[in-house]
Amino acid sequence: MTRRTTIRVVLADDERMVRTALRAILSAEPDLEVVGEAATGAEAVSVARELRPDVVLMDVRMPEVDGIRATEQILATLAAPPRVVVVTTFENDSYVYDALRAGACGFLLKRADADALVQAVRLVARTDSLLFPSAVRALAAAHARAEPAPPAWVARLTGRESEVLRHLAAGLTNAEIARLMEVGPATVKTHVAAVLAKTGTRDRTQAVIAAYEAGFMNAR
Amino acid sequence: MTRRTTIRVVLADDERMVRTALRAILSAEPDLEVVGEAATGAEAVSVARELRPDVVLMDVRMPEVDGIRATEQILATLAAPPRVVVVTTFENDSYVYDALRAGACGFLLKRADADALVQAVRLVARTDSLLFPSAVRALAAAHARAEPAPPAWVARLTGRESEVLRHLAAGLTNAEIARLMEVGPATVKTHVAAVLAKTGTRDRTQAVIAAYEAGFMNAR
DNA sequence: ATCCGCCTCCGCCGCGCGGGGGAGGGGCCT
DNA sequence: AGGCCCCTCCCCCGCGCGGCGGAGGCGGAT
Repeated sequence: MTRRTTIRVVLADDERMVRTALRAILSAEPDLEVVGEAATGAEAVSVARELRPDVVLMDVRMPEVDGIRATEQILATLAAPPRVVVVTTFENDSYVYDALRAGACGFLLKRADADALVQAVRLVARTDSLLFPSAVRALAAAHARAEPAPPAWVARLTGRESEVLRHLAAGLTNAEIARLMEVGPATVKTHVAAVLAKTGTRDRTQAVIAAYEAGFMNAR
Repeated sequence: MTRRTTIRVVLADDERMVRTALRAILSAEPDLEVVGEAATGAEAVSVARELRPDVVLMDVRMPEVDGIRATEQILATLAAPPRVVVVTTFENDSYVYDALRAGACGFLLKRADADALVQAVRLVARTDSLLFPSAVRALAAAHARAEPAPPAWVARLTGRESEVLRHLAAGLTNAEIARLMEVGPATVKTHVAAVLAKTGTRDRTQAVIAAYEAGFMNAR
């Protein structure tokens, strides 16, 4: 209810204009104070370490160290880390998920209006409402274990072999795959043999397991 | 920047006291208007349908229809659905993930202070900042495909059959499974046949697929 | 005492599967 | 011109697998 002290904010964005704009918006609020700025990820980390802000507005795309790594380092090295809000241009940005995993507790679109920005900063500063970090991180962790780095063999599969593996993972027999792909059963056998060789498996069942473990099924 | 009109809010909570408290807090703000209340999930759906609010504060635990189903129904049946904010008591509530999957775009803890509540409602109403629904839903979807409700057949498997299925999903042959389980190959065949019957699959490969799809592999 | 579910095995049979080796054609790069 | 990769298809062979029916023991419910 009563604001005990001002919310200390650090801005991290490689574009000076963006920083200026954000500073102008936030400084207009009596309860918000922009205590520092950073133009690179590395700078953001050191600035956060020195100034101990309550909130960091972090751009994803920055030179040297990107916003994701910077977020990780800030959260890892500080005892009482600030709330990190990641700023992106597009909401379907793939960085979103990496940022979540890194521990960011919120997002802002650059096109968000000033009002929303201010409110978001206030909200994040007082935490424990609207999507808490713990929930976010649990989700991100689930997302992470769903697709780590795909094994090398995925890239080595030819077009037809990938098709065959997909059908294998659907539980089809060679004959069924042949009908679906409109080729002879012998051809399918050849492809299956190639898939087994490249995946390092000995039978179709192990190949299917490899496909699932590799997240091969999640990639559409 | 300028608020064009008031934010219309509907409260859904089975406890009258909670509704009263929320209404008191929100009504104190000139830009917020509590236009309706509901004491059950079913009521929440019909009220939302009639009043077309901007935001619905939805309790998870409610008689008849719980908050999750109510959220689903509201989002499914309305052309321009309201933003649904789910209200929980504990942040590690397992309902959180179900709510995300259902399409809720935010969370509030009941212990959140009045200020945070008001700000959260404003923020959610003007959308597109702080964790957008699309990102949340993508994450929730990832989480969902990791562990939906396990199919009925999982419970029907006997102890030995579960063991066998686990070994099948490790890519072992019947002979290997027999050695591991210290029984005869014929016994393994019997168990495999039972697994195929209960999973409704025709061969070991499909059984493994079923195991993966059912999240059978995640459960330890 | 009877039934039923679970686990343990046995045989027989057919077939899909995987291994091995070969062959021809089309596209691409050198 | 060659070489290489990919796709296509053929043969034979062995075997693991799944379907079928049957059997015995053991424990818990009724």
